[in-house]
Amino acid sequence: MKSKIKVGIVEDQLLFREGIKAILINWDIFEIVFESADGFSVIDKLEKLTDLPDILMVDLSLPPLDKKEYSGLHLTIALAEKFPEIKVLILSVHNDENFMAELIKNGAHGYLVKDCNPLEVYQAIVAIAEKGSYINSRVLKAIQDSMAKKAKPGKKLLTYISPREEEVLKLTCQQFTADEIAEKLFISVKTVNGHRNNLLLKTGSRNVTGLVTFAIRNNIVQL
Amino acid sequence: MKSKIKVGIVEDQLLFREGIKAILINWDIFEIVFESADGFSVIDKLEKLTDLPDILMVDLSLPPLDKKEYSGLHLTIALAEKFPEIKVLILSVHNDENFMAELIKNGAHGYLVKDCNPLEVYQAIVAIAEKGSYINSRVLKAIQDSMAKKAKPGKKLLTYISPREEEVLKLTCQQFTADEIAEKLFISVKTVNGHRNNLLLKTGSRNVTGLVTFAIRNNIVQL
DNA sequence: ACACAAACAGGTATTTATACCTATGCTTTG
DNA sequence: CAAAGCATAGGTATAAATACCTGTTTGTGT
Repeated sequence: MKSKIKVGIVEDQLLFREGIKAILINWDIFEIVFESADGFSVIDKLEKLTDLPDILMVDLSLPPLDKKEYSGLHLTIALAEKFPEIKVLILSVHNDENFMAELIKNGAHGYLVKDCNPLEVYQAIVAIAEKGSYINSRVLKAIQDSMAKKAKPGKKLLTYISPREEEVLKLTCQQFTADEIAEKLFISVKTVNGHRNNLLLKTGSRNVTGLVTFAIRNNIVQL
Repeated sequence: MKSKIKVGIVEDQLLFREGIKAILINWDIFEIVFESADGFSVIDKLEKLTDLPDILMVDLSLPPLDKKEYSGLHLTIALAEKFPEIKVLILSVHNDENFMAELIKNGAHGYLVKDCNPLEVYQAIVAIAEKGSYINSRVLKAIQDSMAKKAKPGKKLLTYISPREEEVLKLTCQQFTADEIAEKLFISVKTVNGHRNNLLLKTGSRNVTGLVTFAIRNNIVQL
């Protein structure tokens, strides 16, 4: 008999975490060796662990602790660096195509939307354990689309939001005008508008309302 | 021995639904007699059911089917009318105080935030079954605050968004300008701006970004 | 029948946001 | 070193949103 697949779960919503555990228990090939309610402490906790998980299921929309940035994407990047042997399976409520590709590019081995069924969870984990990755057709398409965008030389591709742009975006979502943001960041209004224009381009939005939904979707701001 | 508490679950995310079921199974006083992935069909399904649930757990953020409006709030109102004997326990990811009060006012018997722990789920269901309601301190405070707002005579209270305002709000969130909304709704731009002004007042927002977050928070639009 | 709120429409004025440009100093990366 | 992206700042225009008003019609509830 093969040894069990060691699974870790990083998910802030306790109810959901318990739910996943309860589902995984149905198959006795899984063993839950690690749990965390936030992304912030995961690396530290893993370093103290002797029995590392083979696969870590990570919620994309982890809440930020204090002012620290620690979304599922940040954690994925950190894991790829410090624990490359651990495979990352992303769990997300959203269905953002750009973000799927972004995550896979940054070291995630699979992407599951939270409205999938338990069987798909099973399949995803087994596929990652055996073949190293689980890419369903939807995610595959997202990656291809993302590639296609980059292939086009003319169109400025979304290299994703720069730190400064993210600051402007956050303040914009908090109902601050460009003038107020300029004051807060000690920069010119022109610069703020420049950042906003770049944001509109990068996110493909027409106006600030698009920026707000983008920010919420991608967990740049929390509700 | 007392008879089991019959529980129904209305939740679109299968994984979460399975999770809740898995948790409830831990206590043998619960019996799951009903399940639905959408709010739209719940009333119909219940009418065909002989063994009605005592308590229905309803996800607040149910996705709308087609153009039909069927959020947790709509379902709660419909249930209160057609099946007043079924107690409604709301499950929500958000923590919006106004919405809590609104739901309780419209017939919900309890409100649980999704990041609560399994024990609280147990307590909530048992409390509703035995005492008819489960109001924790946070929800209680929300109701009190909501009451307090209404007590103030001067301040225009949020009588909540009128249907037309909601239409304008939705289109605004979809990045349409006032002109475009006017065209779509066959009304004057002036009227659209009037609705927008009212929305700003009612929601206490400074600009459209505030409207978008309000709409998302209150599930008027989905992500 | 009256009060009230919603939906509608209009006006004026100001403030913000957006669309296009250019341009420079500074990193990072190939 | 060259190329690229970032952050900065500026200009010129127009489009859009917001802050104030006034008013009519219609339907609903008391």
